[in-house]
Amino acid sequence: MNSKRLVDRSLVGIRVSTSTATGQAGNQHTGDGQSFSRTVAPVDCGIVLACKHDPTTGSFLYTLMSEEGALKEYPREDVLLNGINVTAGKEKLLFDQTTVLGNGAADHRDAGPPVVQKRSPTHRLNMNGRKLDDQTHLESRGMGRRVEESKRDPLAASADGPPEEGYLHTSSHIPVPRNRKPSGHADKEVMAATVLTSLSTSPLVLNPQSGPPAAVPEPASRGWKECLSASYSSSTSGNWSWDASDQSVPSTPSPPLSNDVNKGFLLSSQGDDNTEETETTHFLFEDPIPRKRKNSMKVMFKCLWKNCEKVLSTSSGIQRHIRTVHLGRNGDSDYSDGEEDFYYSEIEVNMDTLSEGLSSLTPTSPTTATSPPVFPAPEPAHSEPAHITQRGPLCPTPLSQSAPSTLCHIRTDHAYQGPAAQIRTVSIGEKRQPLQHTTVTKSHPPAVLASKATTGTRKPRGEAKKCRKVYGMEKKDLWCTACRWKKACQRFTD
DNA sequence: CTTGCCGGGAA
DNA sequence: TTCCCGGCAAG
Repeated sequence: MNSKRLVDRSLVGIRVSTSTATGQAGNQHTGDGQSFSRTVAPVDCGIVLACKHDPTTGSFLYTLMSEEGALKEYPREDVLLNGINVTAGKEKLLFDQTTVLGNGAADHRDAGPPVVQKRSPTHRLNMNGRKLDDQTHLESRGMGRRVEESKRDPLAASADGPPEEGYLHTSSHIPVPRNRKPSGHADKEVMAATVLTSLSTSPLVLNPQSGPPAAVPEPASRGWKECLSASYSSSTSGNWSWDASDQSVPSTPSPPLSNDVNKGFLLSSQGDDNTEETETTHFLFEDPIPRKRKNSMKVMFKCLWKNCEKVLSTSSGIQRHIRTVHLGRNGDSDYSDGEEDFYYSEIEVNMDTLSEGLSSLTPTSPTTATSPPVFPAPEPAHSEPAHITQRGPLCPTPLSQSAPSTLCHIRTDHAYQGPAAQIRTVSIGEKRQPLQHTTVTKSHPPAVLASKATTGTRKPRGEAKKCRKVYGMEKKDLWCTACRWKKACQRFTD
């Protein structure tokens, strides 16, 4: 049960960049801090939606949402915060968060006593990260996090100055790790890391009275200890991946992926959880503003269990889901030791921008829940009604236009296959442009009809003007070859 | 009637 | 293959 700790949400909600470059900023700890300042060129940017641990590879996968709302997964090593690999940065965080964050990012706000843990790393990181777009900013907190809290402007919340009391008092109970007896440097590391990881969700630790990371409040859940010891050895190796599978932690089960569990999950996820799923679907796609937030932001709870991308609208729902489906606890028991908290992530979603992306994220279909590529590029065609219903109204919106490639994928490979000689005179080009456009945009429905009709005799006459009409007989040399040969026009297809 | 293009044939 | 055209069917 303790491998549930292998979920890192400390970066959730933070804007990061990524580098696809391999081997540059891996989680190899050089031991001299060198890795901390290593930077790589950011390639892509996005907000961390979630992080999940893949026990099979032993690595973390961060789910990033790009500006366009597209969801992608990146290995932890590829995630850069201010150009710094988060893996490295995190290690540094263990020792001196403030210093670290200023490091590389050259952030001024980190002047001040090297006191750590006064606020959530999430917020801290926000400070150093690029400006968070309020529209797309996602936050993640543990269960019990309140809506009120999430209403706060994330930037304001992370602004300089004393820790926000309001912020601190808003969150409710989160189990906090017991202060494990330090048995060495590395142990502290782990401890600190653990705390940091939980900071974004653990308001108790945010409290200034909590002191430095090592002085974590006592009331701990057993899982913490287990996790700490479990991750100890991997941490000593300098690998801050909380890797449960690669070494040293045979005793740590990897609940997310035992086959049995998986099977059980798949079954149950389609069975007892159907209600919740429909609820989710409904919530996502039909009710635009149930928990109204500025900019139609919505708080969702996403299950981080491997291969389970379940997203529910309520924390209780997701807890129940985790408890029953993943933890195998009695479904009707309300007992919760809070462990479920580690299995889900609260995500804030701008429904306008994200709905499409989340549709792929929402495991409303068995395929989605089963297939490892958790966030495949949304593939518009054939989907279940849920997708269709939400896609329909969405496509015409300006937002979706901003990301046509993922949201409303309109065929762009139109059949303008005429010979290269097409670009001849400007006048003709101008003439052709609008026509082409029309052809493209309405190419799909007729195509479907056409395929149907082809089975019959003749292909129904296309609506688009063909070369003959466009250029006229007098410019027959401008026609596409097909037209010239009295064949189906290749230039202006339907 | 015009237009698109299938089917078939010639080069 | 490439090119051409008779002829059909849709509009």
